[in-house]
Amino acid sequence: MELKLWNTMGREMQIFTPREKGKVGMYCCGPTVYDFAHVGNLRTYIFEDILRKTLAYAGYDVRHVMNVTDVGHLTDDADEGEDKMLKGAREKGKSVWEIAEFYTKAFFHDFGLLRCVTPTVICRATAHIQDMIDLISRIEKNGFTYVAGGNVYFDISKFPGYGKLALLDQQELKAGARIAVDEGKKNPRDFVLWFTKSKFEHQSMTWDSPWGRGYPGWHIECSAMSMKYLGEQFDIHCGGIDHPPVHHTNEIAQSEAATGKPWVTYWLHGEWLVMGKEKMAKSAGNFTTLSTLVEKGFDPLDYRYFCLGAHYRTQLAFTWEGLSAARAGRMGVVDKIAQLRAQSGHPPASPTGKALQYMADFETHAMDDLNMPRCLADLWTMLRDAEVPPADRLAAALRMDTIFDLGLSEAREAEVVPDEETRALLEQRELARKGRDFKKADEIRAMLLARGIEVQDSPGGPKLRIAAGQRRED
RNA sequence: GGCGCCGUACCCAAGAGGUAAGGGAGAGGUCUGCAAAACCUUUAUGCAUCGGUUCGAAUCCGAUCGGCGCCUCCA
Repeated sequence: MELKLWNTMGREMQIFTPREKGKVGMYCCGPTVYDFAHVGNLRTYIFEDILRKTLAYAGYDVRHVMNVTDVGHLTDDADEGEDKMLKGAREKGKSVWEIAEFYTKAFFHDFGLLRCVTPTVICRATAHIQDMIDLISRIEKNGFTYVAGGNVYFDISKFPGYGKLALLDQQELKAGARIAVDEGKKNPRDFVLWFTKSKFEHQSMTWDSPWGRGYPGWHIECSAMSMKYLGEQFDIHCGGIDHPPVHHTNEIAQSEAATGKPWVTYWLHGEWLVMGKEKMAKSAGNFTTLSTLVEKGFDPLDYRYFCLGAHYRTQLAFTWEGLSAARAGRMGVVDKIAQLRAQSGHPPASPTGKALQYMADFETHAMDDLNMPRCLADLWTMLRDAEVPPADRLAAALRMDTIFDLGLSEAREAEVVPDEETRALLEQRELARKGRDFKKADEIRAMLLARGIEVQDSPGGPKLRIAAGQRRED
């Protein structure tokens, strides 16, 4: 199976070839745990999860590493901003460590609700300070650094090809930059590897280092940890679309300056979820969390399905209407699967006949840079194709779901076990129906609905299901 | 100012030279005591606008209009 991926490095579609046959090393930039993740953040993790599952589908053994940034980053790069962790801690009246632990838990809770597979390795920045110090030492030894004002800087002029990922060489910095240039920097794009001088509030997280007590710059953790767990060269590095210009550009410079070798082969970046006219961002105050969606009656998987509806490299507009459409779509798939399951008895282990053609289409589209919208279309077309035996449709759908991961293997006709009262009401209603007292029957149906139970009459008797969330949300 | 991206039906959204996927919503129908569910049918001679290249363009080129992102922490 040939997997094509769009590589940000070089801006072209490439056939994926791992460094080591059958194995993939993949590093994904994780969350900074100073606040809840919003659904925009989560979109990127869903994209990475789809990537991981597609790689597994293609037969690769995937080693997936993700960092958790639990050491402060500035709120901006002007060296005047506040430390995000500190800010979060102060506002919540807790220690930075408590804040980090709390939001890390919250993050992985959401992660799981979205059926994102836990990374092979989850690494916390604060647990790898020594690795960062060692890496900075190597960079220093290779002559890529200078010290100014107590901080260790990376000198980009020493690194040929700096900014290749983001095509920075084709850009001009606007004259009279909008941020005050750090006087210590030789070049505006130089960046700090190790801080000992903090211009802002008291820094409660500091460590000893060869350059003095301080804390690491905000790019070094990804270089240090990814190489620790995946080796000095590995296959895939991904993250949000905001990363190429600064974060990933600097990671590349540091890493390759340290090892003298090309670092990562494929760079993949997920586009923004946009809210209204702007990207969703904590600073813009327009962010929505997964919990908010759940409170409004959505299943986390409705959001997963919603994300699957658009390609990961295009901006996706978040609207409640769109999310409702996704819910209806997902429910449709789930119902269809339950129906097929009821019709097919024991499904064969793998699809046969015409279902194979659908599988082939699905694979072509999945391997074409993770074209999930197209894959979803393949799923739907197959599900509705009466020429394909139910057992084959079911088997194929479940196979496809190893990538979608909408929990289809668990989808069944929701069997409601009626309690005594419900049972009594149902009996009364059937009696009324037999006596053709439909007015009373409809009244009882309304009573049951009020109890959250929907009654559907069928030739085989009344069927019960849990009433779907009917709330109108906006 | 520089760089990058986008504009497809009521909504979301694929397609990237060969004649518009899919979902949602709406409409009609079958079934039903009625509903619901299910199933069937239906909804863009056209893909921002105007030119150009081509046998052929939503897809390539140019211009125009509109929108977004990055150049500053950010998924």
